[in-house]
Amino acid sequence: MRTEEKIFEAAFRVFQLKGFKGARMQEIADEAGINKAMLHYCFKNKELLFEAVFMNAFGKLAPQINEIFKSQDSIFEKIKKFTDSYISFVIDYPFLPQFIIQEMNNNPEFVTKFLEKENRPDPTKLIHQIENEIKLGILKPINPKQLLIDIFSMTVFPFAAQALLKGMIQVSNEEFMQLMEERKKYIYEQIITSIKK
Amino acid sequence: MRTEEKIFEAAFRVFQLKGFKGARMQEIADEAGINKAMLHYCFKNKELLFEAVFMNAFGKLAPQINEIFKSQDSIFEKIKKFTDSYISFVIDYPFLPQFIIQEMNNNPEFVTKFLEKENRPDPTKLIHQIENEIKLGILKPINPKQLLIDIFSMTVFPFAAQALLKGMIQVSNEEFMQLMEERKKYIYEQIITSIKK
DNA sequence: ACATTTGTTAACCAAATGGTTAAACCAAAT
DNA sequence: ATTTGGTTTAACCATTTGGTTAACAAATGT
Repeated sequence: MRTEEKIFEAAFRVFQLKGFKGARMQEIADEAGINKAMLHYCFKNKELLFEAVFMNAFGKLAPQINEIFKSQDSIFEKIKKFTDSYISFVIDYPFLPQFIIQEMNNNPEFVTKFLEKENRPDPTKLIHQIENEIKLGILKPINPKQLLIDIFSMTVFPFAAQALLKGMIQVSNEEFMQLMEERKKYIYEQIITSIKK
Repeated sequence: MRTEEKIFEAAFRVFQLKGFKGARMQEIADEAGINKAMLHYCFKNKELLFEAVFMNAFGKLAPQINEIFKSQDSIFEKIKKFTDSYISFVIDYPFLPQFIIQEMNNNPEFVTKFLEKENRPDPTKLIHQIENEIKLGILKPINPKQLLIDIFSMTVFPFAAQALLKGMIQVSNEEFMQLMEERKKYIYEQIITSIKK
């Protein structure tokens, strides 16, 4: 179904840029190069179209996150893999993080709705692992949740707050992406240094 | 002007929660306990009301940020003061960061508009200072911009991605705020450990 | 060949929404 | 007491917006 895809991709772009409330069905139709009625023919209504887009967006990110939560690697290895693969991925979808965060904040019910899914990112195993490696004396005694927050903060924030950051530290889009490229390795080194005993 | 304040505070709450596009003038009027026409009497239109709120919001945060950019302290001291005072402040306005980031992303023109102000946060001095302390051998050789991004990421992200984080690591609002309280000291220690030579 | 389902459109509709108007209210000045 | 100025409201208006309808075209099955 060619048309359905065109709509979906148009919706993906528009929703990502304008958010749910800001997006206009007409704009999505124009972007897809079809009549507005087609939107409702293919995707009942705005909510459902948005939900499809949002779940797809989250579905793209979840595997990246789950990797770090589920794999058998050591903490160090996990952090290395995560920062690298997450940033690599997000460089290709630079507006995904802010989109997901924004809509989660604006529609808190999404959070619960999403946590009901089976493959939801669940950090409990990782947290146990951290606690264990602390006991073993591999890591300094820190709050595992804080470390988790660190990892996400360092990787996700620059993309989520892109506009503000670019403006504040005065870098072009190219320089910014260059910084992010450099950041893959950088984050890993910083975090390891700060938690290794 | 009692009414004007009531409107402003109502708008502050509603805009923060729903964003510019999501906020309804009627809702702001209800929240302020006045007639919708009063909004337009006091603040011409939605854009102007929003701009007042947004600039005020940013105006509250800017001093916190400028402190770290302008003071004469050492890097270590700056980071300590910043994380502590920023988080303390934001605990009282937990939705400010996401609000500012969201609207900056949705209205990129705000960024340029804001960068024109005189008291805009300007990190060049801090960056020079970092470069200098690296030369002096106090800090490891790192990219100063990365360090800057780290500091913001670690402090701001948890608030900006509040809904997602709370859901993912499964903490109540109280536990979350407790984590943030703990985080004031934690961030400082982590960063120092990772950059001190 | 023909009927039926599927895809597509232009025109239309009702509700929501930002914004306006004209009248009422009310305190202070005259 | 009356005027006058700002303040407040109810009712109204124009536009936008999500959504529908009915007609039409294009496949698709028989």
